[in-house]
Amino acid sequence: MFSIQQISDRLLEKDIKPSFQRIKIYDFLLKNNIHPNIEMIYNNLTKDIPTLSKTTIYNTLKNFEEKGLIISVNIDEKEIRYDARLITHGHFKCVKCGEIYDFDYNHDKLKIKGLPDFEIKKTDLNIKGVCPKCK
Amino acid sequence: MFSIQQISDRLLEKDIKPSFQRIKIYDFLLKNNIHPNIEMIYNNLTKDIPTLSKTTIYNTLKNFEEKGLIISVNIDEKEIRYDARLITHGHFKCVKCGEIYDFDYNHDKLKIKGLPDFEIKKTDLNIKGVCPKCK
DNA sequence: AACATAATTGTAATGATTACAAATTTAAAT
DNA sequence: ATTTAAATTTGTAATCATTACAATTATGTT
Ligand SMILES: [Mn+2]
Ligand SMILES: [Mn+2]
Ligand SMILES: [Zn+2]
Ligand SMILES: [Zn+2]
Repeated sequence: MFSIQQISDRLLEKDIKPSFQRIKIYDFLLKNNIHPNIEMIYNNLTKDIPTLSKTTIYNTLKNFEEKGLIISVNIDEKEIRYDARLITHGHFKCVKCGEIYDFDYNHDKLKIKGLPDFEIKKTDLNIKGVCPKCK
Repeated sequence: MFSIQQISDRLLEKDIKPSFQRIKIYDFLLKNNIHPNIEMIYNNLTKDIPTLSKTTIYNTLKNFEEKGLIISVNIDEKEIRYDARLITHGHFKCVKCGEIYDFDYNHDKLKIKGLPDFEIKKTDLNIKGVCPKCK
């Protein structure tokens, strides 16, 4: 899927030194498109890295986002979820099972009115509802 | 602006008994389109209602949202903001001053792809950036 | 090796939200 | 009007994600 070399290179592209923990965390995000929260990342990686600290995950993800390597998804009021998929897309959260789904939308046709002279840094389209599995 | 009678009626329309606290909280949201958090509401209303409890505000806002009287705005990772404006609109949060601005967009032209059989309950368009005042 | 710098870790603090039970208010019944 | 029941409000304690901070460990350089 993704070699350690590939992952290291992508980290370096964003001026992030490819430490063992950073590689593992980014690798997890790339391989699991589940928009995990800190807990999910921790529980999965702690098998391989028993010494891993949650603080490291928090710091790493903040660093990743600042450098533009990943995005944070704030569709959940309770916790921040993370996503390594950088192509513009929206997020759907099922209020029953809590799962977060990706979806595409016609972002190029989106017309924002009334924000002249506003500098836009991030646009999020978040939808809540019930997924087919839960209906 | 809004008479107590008008506010009571709108609460009753949504099957919410117009208690003194509920009227005051809804009145505050109607008169102050600032997307306040709990703290802002508490600090403002506690002048008039010294006995007001934050728990009441939490319960009331949850009740309001469930009944469809207001919406919650989750653009802020830290806290929930509240809005009595029910017309479809987006929210812009300035990352410098923290202020949240309303904006309109062509919601009717928005095409969601890849969510067949998903039941949509709430659509949020959230933008982050820097407002003119902070540039 | 000795030193400086960066990264990681563990623990404590923060702060918004929720749980819960007691107190108060409101409405209904007698 | 008094009593009773139900709804609402309140205060306090608990929860839980996130952050602050200092100590430890790893990495790189002379
Ligand atoms: Mn995604
Ligand atoms: Mn608004
Ligand atoms: Zn579901
Ligand atoms: Zn601003």
